[in-house]
Amino acid sequence: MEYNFREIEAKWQSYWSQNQTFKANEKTDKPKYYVLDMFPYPSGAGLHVGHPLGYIASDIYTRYKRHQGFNVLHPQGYDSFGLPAEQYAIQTGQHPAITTQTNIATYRKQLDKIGFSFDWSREVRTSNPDYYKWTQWIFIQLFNSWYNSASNKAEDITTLVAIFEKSGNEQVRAEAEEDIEVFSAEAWHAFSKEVQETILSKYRLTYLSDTEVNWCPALGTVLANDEIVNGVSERGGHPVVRKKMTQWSMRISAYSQRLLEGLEKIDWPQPLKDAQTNWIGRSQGASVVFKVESENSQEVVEVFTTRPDTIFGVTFMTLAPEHELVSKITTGTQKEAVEAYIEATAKRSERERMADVKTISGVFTGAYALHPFTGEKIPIWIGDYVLASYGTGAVMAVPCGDQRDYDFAKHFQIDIKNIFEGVDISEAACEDKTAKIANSDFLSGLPVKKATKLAIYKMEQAGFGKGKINYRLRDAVFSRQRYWGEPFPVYYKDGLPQMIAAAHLPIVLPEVEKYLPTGSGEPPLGNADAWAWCTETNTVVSNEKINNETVWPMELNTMPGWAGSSWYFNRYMDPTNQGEFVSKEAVNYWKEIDLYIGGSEHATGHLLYARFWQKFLFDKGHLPVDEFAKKLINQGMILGTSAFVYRIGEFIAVDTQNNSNLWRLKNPIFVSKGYAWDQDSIKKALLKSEPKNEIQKEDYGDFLSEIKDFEIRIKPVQIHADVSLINSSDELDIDGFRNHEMNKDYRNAIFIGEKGEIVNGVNDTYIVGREVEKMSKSKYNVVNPDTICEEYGADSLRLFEMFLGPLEQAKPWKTSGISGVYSFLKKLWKLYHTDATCFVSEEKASKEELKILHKTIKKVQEDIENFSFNTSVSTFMIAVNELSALQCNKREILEPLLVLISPYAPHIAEELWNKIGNGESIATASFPIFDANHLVESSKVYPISFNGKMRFTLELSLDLSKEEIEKTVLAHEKTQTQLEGRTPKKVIVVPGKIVNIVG
RNA sequence: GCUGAAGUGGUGGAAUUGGUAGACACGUUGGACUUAAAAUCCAAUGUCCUUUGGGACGUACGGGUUCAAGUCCCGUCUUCAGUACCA
Repeated sequence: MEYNFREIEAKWQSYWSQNQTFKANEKTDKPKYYVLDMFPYPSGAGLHVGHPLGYIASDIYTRYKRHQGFNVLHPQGYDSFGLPAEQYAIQTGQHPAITTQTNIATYRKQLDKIGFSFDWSREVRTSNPDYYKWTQWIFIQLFNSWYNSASNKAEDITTLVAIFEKSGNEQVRAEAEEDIEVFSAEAWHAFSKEVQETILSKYRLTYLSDTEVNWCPALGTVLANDEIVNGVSERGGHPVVRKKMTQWSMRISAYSQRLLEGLEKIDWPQPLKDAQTNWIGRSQGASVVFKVESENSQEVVEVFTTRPDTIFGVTFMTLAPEHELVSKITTGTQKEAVEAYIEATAKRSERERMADVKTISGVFTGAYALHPFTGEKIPIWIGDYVLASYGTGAVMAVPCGDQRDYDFAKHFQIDIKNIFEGVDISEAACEDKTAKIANSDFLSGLPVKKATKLAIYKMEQAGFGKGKINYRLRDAVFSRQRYWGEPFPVYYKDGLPQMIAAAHLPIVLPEVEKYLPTGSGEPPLGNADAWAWCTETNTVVSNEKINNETVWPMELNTMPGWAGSSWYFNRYMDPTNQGEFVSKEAVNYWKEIDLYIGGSEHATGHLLYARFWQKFLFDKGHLPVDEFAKKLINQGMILGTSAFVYRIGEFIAVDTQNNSNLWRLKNPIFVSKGYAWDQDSIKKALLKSEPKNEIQKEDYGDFLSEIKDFEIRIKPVQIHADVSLINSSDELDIDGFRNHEMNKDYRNAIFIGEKGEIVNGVNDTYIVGREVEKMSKSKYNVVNPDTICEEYGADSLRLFEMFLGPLEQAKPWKTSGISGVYSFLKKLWKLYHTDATCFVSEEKASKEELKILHKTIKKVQEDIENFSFNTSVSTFMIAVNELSALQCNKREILEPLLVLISPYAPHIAEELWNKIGNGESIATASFPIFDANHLVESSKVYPISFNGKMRFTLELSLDLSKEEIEKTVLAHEKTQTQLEGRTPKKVIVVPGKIVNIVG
């Protein structure tokens, strides 16, 4: 009987779904385990083979854990709000809900074909009102909370108001805005409602503020930094401008320290932790206040420095051009120059400014600050190397200790004062942290650490500075001028935001005529006819009824993509709960994700925001743990092979030392007179001055052989070619093609003719080269899992994706390799069949057979626990090859073998399991137990090496002692041949491992 | 620049605590079966030298530690990813 994967896979997929085989249930004695994939955004393009990689890995682990006796929660859902559906809606008028629905259906169909063991009864969709009701609810909780530094957690805003009413804000320690003025209880009571609300918003964990944003007029929305490439929008290439807008922000900065500390207790990849650590950017130092020299004003410049110990080295100060003080302190004579400079820098985009690090620019304001210790006059400059968005937007410049200050000082001929003992600073600043401080009054002679401590102490005593920890992490902008997102549960009363009570949620996204901004530039929700809040009926009503007494305008922005994904993992625990976002009971049972698998591109986005919300909800007593995922694994990207078409003949040799502007290819190919060469061969030929016949030195000019380091580049005439189109030719298989005329390194090159036709052989005009890059529709290098399932089956796809290489690593996809795992499955199938029928014998297994089984159990179990899925696939292959050679058909061996394989290839495992007489699904079987007794050996084939080099092997009994082994080996004739009569100096014997003879 | 990861055959990749480098596959070559193809099976396959037996070299490069190094240490180079004037 044939291995008919189509029939088998369809059969078991419907069996699992009908029997709800993978439904998780809290009512059990089994220990819990929660495995989660980052849920997908259902794009119109559907899945490509890169997407399921992580899902396959997590599915294997899930199935393994079930075999181990765990109650496993393994759900899946969709991150279904987002820009692509909205863009599509703008172009076609199709409602994004419909597009989303269609895309989800496609995704589900594709996912089902691969045989995942998801508990679909728990599916969530972020765009579903039943779901985003709770996203809105969490937003309200954040609005109604502040961060109390004294208790080190978020608390209800009412506790803050109570303190204000009783004693004002002098005693309050909070993670809040920095510029809050001190007021008494009396003052608080005297404030108007508006003023009170303005003050409270400086404490709330989500708040409205005027934020400078990247505004893209053509798209009518704010863009995140990573959505902008070279100053234009990534999508469409439209210009982007800086613009101030009133936006909701999330006070994630309040959690900086805890987000940092939390990393220590979670098992996440180090690179990812490092990325978050850098993103949070904690730096310890001091804030120092410098008085501005002035007759009548009291202006001060506050700076942050990590090196307060270098305070006596300050010879000037630099402010960011945007610093608010600039206009106030600039003197009359310098006014013109300063204004011109500010105008010039404003014209340059932030990108340009960042890209151009080398150009030093700045201008003197004419004003001076006074050194807080010496009272010396310090010139105040402005310069764009100082960023307005970091620290205070001003620095105390210590040119002898900071290279940027040093360069600036040299450029403008400002004094450089050396405060380091015995260090030469004529060429560069001294950034060595072991240098002793000198020339610095009371700090002289001290090492950095002590000097820093003392400097801070003195500053605090004198009252112009204090120790401070600064974080790079900024509050996150939470408003988007888009349609397809969660609406805010907010209306505006007298200009002040009001939360709609939780009882009235969800606030459902209104229908609009068009999905673009309104004529007056309001977000798309401005197009809705019914988008006003009636406080009498507590319902959304028509805009016409707005009377500013009982009916009020609602918020027009929507929430960003990361809102829904910041807590979805908790919803899976209790997905249909109408009264709570998750019940206490469910969350106390499942607690957190035990294993989370997804891409590393979310390091500083989703994974940081989700940790923030988790900590917040934990603080408020809604969750039992403050980290949402114990262990996280980043699966590597599967890359596609793109075809590029190059014009041949147009090549150039480039001296790589001096050139970087020309087009650049990773694997340039050179073709001449019917031969294809890679650049290494050309280099070798030319540099050795031994050009082979086919290459004529004069073709390239003599200069080539003189340049030591050069590249040969071919100008591309077309960027991406559609591989499938090239593939469609029956004559050629890209992977298998070989032109005997060519250098064998380029067997993969194929050629296409002038009209685009494929030419078997070398064509004078074009050559197709290949490069490995990200899989994407626009690059014509996408491989669809459906076609793989159709042709080889889901089990083959699953095995192959794992077989490609280590899970975490990026790896190129090559469909041709799948035949290996496919024929493995056929071999496996054959192992359970005698002639045409499935048959297992009840005979006792031989020692040899048991050994094969148990070494396989051991290896596979270790591999799964180490997430080394690629190596267990080869272990299966070895086992099946060996058992086939023995013609093993014993149940004692073949039955446990199926359980080992079932996490990887569940369909074939179910089918054979069933055929050899098991009624229940293999998912309920327990994992075979490894018995070391079966692996006990009586002898070992020793490698015998001489001076560390293996020369021959010798089988010896493991009972032999060291001395006996040494004697036997030395007596061996081959040993004598190797020694050639010499006496060995030393013989190393490691019993059970190796023998090494030093001679 | 900084941070992190990684450099092993024609290709993807194996190699426990240092102990037979290249497992398992792909591809390629030769063979069997077949009218033919597909499928399947068998054999060979790191490079170089050698009539055979066999030998020399080999894990980016240069050193070092060790009886023994892909693995440990020092230095250099390259690639990829993230981040970027962070005071």
